[in-house]
Amino acid sequence: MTARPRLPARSRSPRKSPPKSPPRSPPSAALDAADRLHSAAIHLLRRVRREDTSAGLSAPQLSALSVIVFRGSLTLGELAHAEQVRPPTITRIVAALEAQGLATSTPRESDRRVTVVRVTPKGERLLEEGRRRRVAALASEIVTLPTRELALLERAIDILERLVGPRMPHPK
Amino acid sequence: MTARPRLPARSRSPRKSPPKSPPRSPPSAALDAADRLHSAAIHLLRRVRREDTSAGLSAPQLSALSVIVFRGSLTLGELAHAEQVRPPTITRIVAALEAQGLATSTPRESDRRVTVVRVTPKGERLLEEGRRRRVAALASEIVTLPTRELALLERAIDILERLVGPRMPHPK
DNA sequence: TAAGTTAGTTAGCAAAGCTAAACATATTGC
DNA sequence: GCAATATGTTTAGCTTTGCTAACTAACTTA
Repeated sequence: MTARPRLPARSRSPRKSPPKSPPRSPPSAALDAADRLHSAAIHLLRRVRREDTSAGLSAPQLSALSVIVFRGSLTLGELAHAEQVRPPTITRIVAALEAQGLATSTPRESDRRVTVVRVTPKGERLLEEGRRRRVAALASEIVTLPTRELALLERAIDILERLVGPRMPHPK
Repeated sequence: MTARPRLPARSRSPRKSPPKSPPRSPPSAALDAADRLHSAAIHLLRRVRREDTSAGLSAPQLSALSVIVFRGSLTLGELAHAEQVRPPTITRIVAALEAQGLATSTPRESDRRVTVVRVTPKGERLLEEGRRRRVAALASEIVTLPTRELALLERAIDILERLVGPRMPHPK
């Protein structure tokens, strides 16, 4: 029983159009979109996290590895910025990748304060395979979408990527 | 210096179309979309988490509260299912909401094993305000989108919502 | 060469997720 | 009517990710 008729439920809060009175509605549509997007992102990640276990790579690790591969090589600071996390966090993520032999980090010759991170062949291999396995469940659902919806979703993702990261060399 | 010309970078891994040789490309587009969506979701959440602090509600708490308000009242099990998390997790989230006076949970008369969760007036109030504040940063960026893109994004979100939850009272 | 700046690391904390095992309350079979 | 089983939630305890604050190492500058 997933959602029975249920009680009085006096509070049919507006998930979509707020039938409220508040005259203040500057970016109303944007707020609503942001809210739903936020919610969808939470659920999407929880969903993906479940199907996990395959590659042995956690979502943050996978994401970081993907950036490392994409950029070829970058410093910890750059990676932290790209991933939008604080230095301590990226230190730990990279340490985990290194421990698994997927990346290497070495001090830069010219300035030994900075640490340059690179992917290893093994990491590159695993990214190609693992990434796919990881999102397989999600992909298997996306694949059921009618062509038009898939196209629309793809365009929306382009927008999302622009919106959501300080990030990534807009792969166009 | 955010991304200088950088080194040789032999590994321009395919973030979009794999210029690879592998003839295997069953749901190639879907896999790619899933991958990018996954990545975007990670970044979106990290982004939102930062702007936090305002409402004092964490993302999971906010999400759960939103479902509680939407449904009027439900059991912990139903909420766990809607939120796609395990019972212990929802127990803790609801306990946090209760501690803040945003929700109540009481055993059901007819079957005291189940716990019925409801929102409090305070919770309802805070949801309306807090939710908005929370996603404000994201919304402020969405608001800069040209009308057409916003429309497109909205339609994509509809698709996403369908895709991503077993859940949610398909608000249609 | 001392003072300041910059890049990362260490320490320590909190939140969110999980599994396994324990409880508490129904329900059923005898 | 009571033992056995089933179901819904909680407790215990672990892991991962994220953060801030404080520290160290390495460069820069005066």
